Amino acid sequence: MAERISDAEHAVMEVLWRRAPLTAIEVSDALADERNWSLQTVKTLLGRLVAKNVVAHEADGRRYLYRPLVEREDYVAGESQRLVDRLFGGRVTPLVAHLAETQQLSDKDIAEIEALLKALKS
Amino acid sequence: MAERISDAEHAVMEVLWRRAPLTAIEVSDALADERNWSLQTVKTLLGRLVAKNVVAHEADGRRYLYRPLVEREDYVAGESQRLVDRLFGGRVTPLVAHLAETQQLSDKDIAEIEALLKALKS
DNA sequence: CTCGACTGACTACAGATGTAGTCATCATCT
DNA sequence: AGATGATGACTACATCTGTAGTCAGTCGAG
Repeated sequence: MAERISDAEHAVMEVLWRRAPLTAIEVSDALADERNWSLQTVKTLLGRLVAKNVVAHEADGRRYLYRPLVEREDYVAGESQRLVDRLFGGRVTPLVAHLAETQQLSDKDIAEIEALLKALKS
Repeated sequence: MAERISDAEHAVMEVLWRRAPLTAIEVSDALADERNWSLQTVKTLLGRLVAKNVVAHEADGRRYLYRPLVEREDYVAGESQRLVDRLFGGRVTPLVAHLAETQQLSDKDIAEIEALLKALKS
């Protein structure tokens, strides 16, 4: 049932995750710098997200307030999983290895991750 | 210039990355279990990949041999970067943190990553 | 009450994507 | 030489995506 969220839709979701509920206008304003969309475009995207059941819209007088129905956490988890599955055979270690090699990790980054791992090793 | 590769196209690329050059038929056969595509479908996807300049086709008698023009490494790097940018503000550390928490990393996994990081810390 | 502003609903449309059929051509078997 | 099979080229078509215009209803100002 977890409908796929397109790129443009994702931008809208990010706004709602940051602050919700919002009206269509508010969402549009929040996107003003990033994307150069007309209000109509934002409304269409909101409509599609509602149709996909990932955003709820409740009437507030004569306009709607939109709020996300899925947690950002869940979305991020899903997308990350997709990547890991598609490109790394479902294994996280190769991904981390890849990132470690490709990206310039500062010593601070490395220390941070090491600390994190240590914490996991209960 | 790096045209975007769709999901279905990616499946074809994986085959070519594993072994190349291949004919359309061979690619189709290699995909037989995973996806249930007709030969025509595979040919269309190959055609699109050629159009996108990520696959080369050279004549071999009266059929074509297809070979990838982009390295898997580069594709993986690009896609990973996209994810990191879209979901983690371009920072790798939060992604690793997320993965570490979400996935069940075995002690062996953790040890592996730790070793990797240690190697990086010149 | 009437008119305009605000807002959602509906419609549009080009390009991408997933999936596949049909046509033309060349090689080969008989 | 004609029939048959293999193979790429071209065409098709529904759906999804990105982007946006137009219509219609309602609330507030005059």
